[in-house]
Amino acid sequence: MKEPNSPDSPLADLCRQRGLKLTGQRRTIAFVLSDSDDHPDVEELYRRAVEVDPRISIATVYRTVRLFEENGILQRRDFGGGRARYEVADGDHGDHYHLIDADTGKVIEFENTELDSLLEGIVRQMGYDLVTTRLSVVGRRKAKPRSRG
Amino acid sequence: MKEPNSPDSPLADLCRQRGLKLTGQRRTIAFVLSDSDDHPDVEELYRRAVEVDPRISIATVYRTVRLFEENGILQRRDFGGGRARYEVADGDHGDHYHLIDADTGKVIEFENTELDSLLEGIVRQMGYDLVTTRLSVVGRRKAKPRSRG
DNA sequence: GTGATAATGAGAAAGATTATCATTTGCAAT
DNA sequence: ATTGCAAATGATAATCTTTCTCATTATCAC
Repeated sequence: MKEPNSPDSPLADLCRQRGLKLTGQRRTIAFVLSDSDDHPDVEELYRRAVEVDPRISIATVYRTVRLFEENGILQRRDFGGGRARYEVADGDHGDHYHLIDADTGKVIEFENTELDSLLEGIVRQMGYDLVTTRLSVVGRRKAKPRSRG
Repeated sequence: MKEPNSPDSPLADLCRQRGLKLTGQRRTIAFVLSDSDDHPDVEELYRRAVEVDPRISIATVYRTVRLFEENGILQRRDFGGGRARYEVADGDHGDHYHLIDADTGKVIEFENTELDSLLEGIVRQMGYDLVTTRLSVVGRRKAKPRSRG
């Protein structure tokens, strides 16, 4: 038996708050997501979830990830490579953005309030309210400018 | 017979400049692309190409679009919906960006030099040279604020 | 605990893209 | 203009990601 207010993961709580049925599988996936600070694709999420509960199905991971996205719990990202990747949605604080290393494919997160408000302003001026920003800049590491040699 | 310097489409010329073999199919696809100012997916490109040359294969469209992207002639975009969409790559002038209407899915292009330089600066400060920017903001049309009706 | 309802698992199916391979074509040299 | 060869093409199979189906199982309100 578990105590009625067992401390679930932050995402599991969010799941409940949104009125979603909190099944064992969703609890597992929510836990895995709360535990991740990278941008896993569904395959990778499935791998991590199976370590917690081996009888979970990949179909359920797909379903749950979609459900969470529809409920604003997750955000889907596209970094190329053909599969969708997911990360926990930002809360109240501003969006964050991604810099992708052109050579290694590594994803580096960054925030910038000036960028936040510039985008907000641009969109407003076009007659829209900003809903989401999807920004990833691809960059190539600069060679350190040695004194020519 | 055609004169030696027959005026191909701008993209066909670009194709030649990059040292790519200029086949009939590539000429057709280049023409169709030069003629488009929207963001067609491969299926749509295929439809348009067939109107010019009915014996073109969709496999060739996929191949050509990939080839052009690898050679900086096209840019692949992801606006959601599961298929890649393409547009002619920007030349020297700054990048352009996309505003997506949350309700209709309509894609609206815009440019903003302040945004250009801000991004350039952010990326430089992180130790990278900017290669590409992928920015799409999703927005919802503002209800015109009538005097409370 | 019970029951209605929704979620799950396993695999089939769908949709988009890439690979295969025999045939055709572009293009450089003749 | 013709020839030869490497590369491109067409048609379709194969692959990859994601969604759907449906019988079984679990959740949550009572």
